[in-house]
Amino acid sequence: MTDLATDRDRIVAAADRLFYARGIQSVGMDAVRTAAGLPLKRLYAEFPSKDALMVAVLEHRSGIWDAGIDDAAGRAPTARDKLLAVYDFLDGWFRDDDFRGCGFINAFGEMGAVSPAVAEVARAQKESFQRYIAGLVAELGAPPALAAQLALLAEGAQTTAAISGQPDAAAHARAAAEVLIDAALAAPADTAA
Amino acid sequence: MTDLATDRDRIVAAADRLFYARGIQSVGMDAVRTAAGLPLKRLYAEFPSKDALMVAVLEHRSGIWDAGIDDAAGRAPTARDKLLAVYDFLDGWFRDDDFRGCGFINAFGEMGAVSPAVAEVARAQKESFQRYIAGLVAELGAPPALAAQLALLAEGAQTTAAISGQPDAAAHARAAAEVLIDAALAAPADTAA
DNA sequence: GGGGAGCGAGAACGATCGTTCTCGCCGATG
DNA sequence: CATCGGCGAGAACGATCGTTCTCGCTCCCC
Repeated sequence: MTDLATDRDRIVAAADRLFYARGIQSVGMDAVRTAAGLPLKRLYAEFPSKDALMVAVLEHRSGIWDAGIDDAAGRAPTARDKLLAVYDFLDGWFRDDDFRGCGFINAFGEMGAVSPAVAEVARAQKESFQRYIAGLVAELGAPPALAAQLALLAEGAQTTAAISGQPDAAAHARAAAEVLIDAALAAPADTAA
Repeated sequence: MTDLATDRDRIVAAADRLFYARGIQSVGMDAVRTAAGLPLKRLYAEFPSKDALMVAVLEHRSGIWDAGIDDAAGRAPTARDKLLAVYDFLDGWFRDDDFRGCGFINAFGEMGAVSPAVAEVARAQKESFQRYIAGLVAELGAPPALAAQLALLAEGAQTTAAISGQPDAAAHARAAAEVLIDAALAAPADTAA
């Protein structure tokens, strides 16, 4: 049973690396098998189809993201610092050599129209992130619209860092977030049309 | 010659529709041929490979984007209004029934690691957009960092509207942009560490 | 020790991909 | 009117995809 879980993990980890690095459709199941070092039969015993493997990979990646965010926020004392820690977390990630954008955005763009399951996992991950930000914004006593704005900055930073190759997108997002947070706290009650 | 140009345009338009709607690798050259209503031979006479067609499609899409932005900005009197018009333009786009995110982000995520040509066209388009924003920001007399921040909001709005399916991402981005612009104009000369 | 169940390794299958080739028709030219 | 070049339509090709099947070994139970 532990062996099965280990095999499963090895498959997911190998597929995640390959899918993220090359895109999903560019990676054949044979490449996943080779990278995982397991017979194809076991791979299909764990995942009935490539679609199921894609979903498992994205869910695994979602867990890694959550852990990274939680870890970064854990070292920050206040809600405001926790919010800003998100951008510091992004900054470190953007500087990874194999950074290639947000895996969920990439997967959605490639497979979203063709695989409803993939689209749904991506949507759920983005919603979960927005909820996380919204919680901190509420804790801060700022209006909910701020959460949507801060999330936009994080999303934009990911695509900009990926395509333009500028890791300082995280610093720009962080600076903008500071301004938005301060402005929201200064005038907490109204939204301009 | 005009006929050749027309055929080329029909191919690019058909491929653009299909690639954007379903993703690039999910669309075969045969589907493009059928949609364009042309023999496969002529398709390959115009574009030596699918990679070349992808590049042409993205360049075509880049022209459409530029025209849309220019049109929206043209109806705005001041630099500030032109900057905000970008988000109004996005708002209208997000409400299209067939909106499925930024074609360049999608193409980059799917093909960027596998086709350097696609990655380069996507990068060039994002750079061109950043330059456009930077020009308006300079005209406004605000520090250059504001341009990067405003671009992040636009990018983030596109992915959020696509994945979460919330067209109001444009309105959130616009509201945040107003705050950032006003703050930048109030204190134009320094950047916090 | 013998037999059978289970698993590793990889061949095989049908489908589909990007790309090329063949065939048959058409209009222009001497 | 006969001939020939060029183009439309689609078959064909090799490669590769996701998925399944076969073979042969090994390990466990009686």
